[in-house]
Amino acid sequence: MHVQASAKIELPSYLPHQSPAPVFEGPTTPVSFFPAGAEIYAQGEKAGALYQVEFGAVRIYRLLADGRRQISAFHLAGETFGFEADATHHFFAEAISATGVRVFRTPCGMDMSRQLLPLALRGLTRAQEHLLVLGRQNAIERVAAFLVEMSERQGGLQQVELPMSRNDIGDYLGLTIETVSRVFTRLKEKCVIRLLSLRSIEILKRDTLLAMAE
Amino acid sequence: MHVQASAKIELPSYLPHQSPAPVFEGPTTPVSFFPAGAEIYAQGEKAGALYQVEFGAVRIYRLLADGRRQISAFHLAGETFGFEADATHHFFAEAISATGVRVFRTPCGMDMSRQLLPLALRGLTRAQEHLLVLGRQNAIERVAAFLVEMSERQGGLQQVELPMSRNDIGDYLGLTIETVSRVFTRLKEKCVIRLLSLRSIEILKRDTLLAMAE
DNA sequence: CGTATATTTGAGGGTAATCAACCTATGTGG
DNA sequence: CCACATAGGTTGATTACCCTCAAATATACG
Repeated sequence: MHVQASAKIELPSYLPHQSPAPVFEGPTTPVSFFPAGAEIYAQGEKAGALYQVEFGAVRIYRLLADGRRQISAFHLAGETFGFEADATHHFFAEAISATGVRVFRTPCGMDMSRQLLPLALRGLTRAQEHLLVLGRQNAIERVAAFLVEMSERQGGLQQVELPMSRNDIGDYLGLTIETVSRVFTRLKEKCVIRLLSLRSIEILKRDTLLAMAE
Repeated sequence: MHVQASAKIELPSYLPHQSPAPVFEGPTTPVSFFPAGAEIYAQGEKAGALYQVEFGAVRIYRLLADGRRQISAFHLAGETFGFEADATHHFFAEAISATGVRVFRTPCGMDMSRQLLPLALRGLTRAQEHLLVLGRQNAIERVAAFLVEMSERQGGLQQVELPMSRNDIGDYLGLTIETVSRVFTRLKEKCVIRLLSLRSIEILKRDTLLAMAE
């Protein structure tokens, strides 16, 4: 549900000047269904296909030998994921909730660069911005940044749906679930947010939240 | 000095099957020189050009309002940087030491997707792997991972040149310079590394270092 | 050789992790 | 409909790691 501003977005000259939100054409691929927690692909597997979220949500993550997990990205409805620099997946992809995914197996020899580059660049920017959060922000700032990000990705509405668990949020922000929970409590106490349910929050003071996220 | 394995690298079908290390053709652009610390571009500036490091090294970073800095990437000789998802730079780029940079202003209308996608994907993978370091690894693991990364990017040799200061390393790893310095000392005490000079280390126990980096 | 900068080392404190207990939703079967 | 089980979430006490502040040492440079 990525709201694309209707205003023209200026692009660097090396990008193709066409539809900014590429839609993959060709014979309509059937939508694969993944129940909550199901693996879409695993690290080390052969890569090649592209995936577009139809509904639900996906987490992309990596594991350390001792089980520590870092979620590098969440993908919501409409977003594309699965591209890799070589023929091997370097990350795991799992359905967070019941999720429908359209799988595109690009025919060999077909060049998808024009469609993929903008997506790859957006992913790169997002990852680099996330580096700032993980490297230099404290717990409150991280959670605030996360809530702002999720809100903006859902159209900037007051009410934000969080399809992922506190555990997922922690592993995305480099925090433990206890710390995430404590920060949520503090934000509630300060009346910055309100919990409609466990997975649904309302932003009461957007400005404060933005200031917290720096 | 990125050593490209001569063995064929398998690529996903959506990537163009041609030279894996794209070289930009056309009229040879002159090399711009930047002394140590000079700004190559700033956040908020208009983007559009591409940059290839001829010699020296470059840091890409972002700042928080209070001055905290996160370096998202270092670029060494031979590497390309500067591409953005839209017409604005989201990061700063500075020369670390005396640096030569070839600037490519792609003619308007020209589509560089085929050449850029592999670079963007490699950058994306690198950024995502760095997220794991910042989100889930402790100080020793971070420094070990950094040294391994720098070693591999310089051909896997024992001797590794570190063109950047401790400050830069800290801002890349999400640590303070004091912590970086202390970890270096500990690694020296354990005879895992040896300092040939401040900016040049020798890896004595690669296996131990790899194990530390997980 | 002297100054400025970078790095190392030391002492103390704060933030978030860890360990542990409790609470709350959700779902199942009686 | 309620009792219960279970997973997910919250709260509390303590600890550990890294940051901050401060000083000493090493290195680079005019």
